[in-house]
Amino acid sequence: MKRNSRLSLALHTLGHMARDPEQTRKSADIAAHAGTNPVVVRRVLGSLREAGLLVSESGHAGGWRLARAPQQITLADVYLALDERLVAPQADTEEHNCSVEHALHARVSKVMAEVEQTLLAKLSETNILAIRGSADEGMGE
Amino acid sequence: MKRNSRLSLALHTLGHMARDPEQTRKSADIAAHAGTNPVVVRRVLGSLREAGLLVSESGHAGGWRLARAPQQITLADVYLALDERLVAPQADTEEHNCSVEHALHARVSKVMAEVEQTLLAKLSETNILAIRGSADEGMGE
DNA sequence: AATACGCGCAACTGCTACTGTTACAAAATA
DNA sequence: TATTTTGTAACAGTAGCAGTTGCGCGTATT
Repeated sequence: MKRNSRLSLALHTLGHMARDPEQTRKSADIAAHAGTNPVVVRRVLGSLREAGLLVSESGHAGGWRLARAPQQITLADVYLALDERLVAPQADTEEHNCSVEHALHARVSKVMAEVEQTLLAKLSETNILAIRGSADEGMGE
Repeated sequence: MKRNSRLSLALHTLGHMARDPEQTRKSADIAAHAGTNPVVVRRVLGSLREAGLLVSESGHAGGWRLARAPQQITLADVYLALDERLVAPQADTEEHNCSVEHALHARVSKVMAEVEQTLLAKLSETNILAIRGSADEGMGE
């Protein structure tokens, strides 16, 4: 994967957390399960913490935990927390030299904005309990 | 831009072509107008030719032309011709080791497929006449 | 036939973004 | 105090893409 690796890692981890919200997990264990590096895990989960989805603690009994009930965390929350946007939107500081560019930008950005809203609406319909799987394996649960 | 540069170049060029479908344009002129390189133009427009949207000819009076009426070329045609996909979809040859990954992939890919369809539907509603601008400037028209 | 013109294509060079890795400081606990 | 775990900065490796150069091929002009 390329663009979705952060999102995948985040959702995968949240899926496991949704099973056992009380358990505190350390980044090393999460990384081992996901086949990546603890620092990468901290980077990604750090974004989720900034968005208020997770809490982290240092020290002996430290690690990562859900900041609220799994029912109250949707896929849209995660998507927004990671700043993933389908259409690279923001600061469109480009000069539109000719009228074709004007018309083009107007049409395309309108469509993209609508699609982005559609995506967010669909992602909002699913919370992370829905992706917690069923069997009992993984990360010591 | 990053991911949209090919799409922008393609649509920009088609917008101009929609104004004067008879005129044949050479890649050097198109590149000069778009602020890029003739080879880049040929690469991008080459994809549109493979999709049957454009024709190109060598030699003295050679260059690029629309393969059919501008009313019959929609933004969706261009999007598909360039193989742009919102969700990197195709060969999903990844091992889904745990049930969370299963559930996650199922949910996310379903949402993404639906959004992709939404996008294509919206893009299909606009043909390249709509992005041809209005004023008379650019590329010698 | 010879020449000029424009596309087709391959190869190479930066540039950018991202993941992975190492190293170290800060916080919390035994 | 010593240990554990996060937080963060710095750097290497990788992949994708735009840009560039060079050359071959087809086509129109002369």
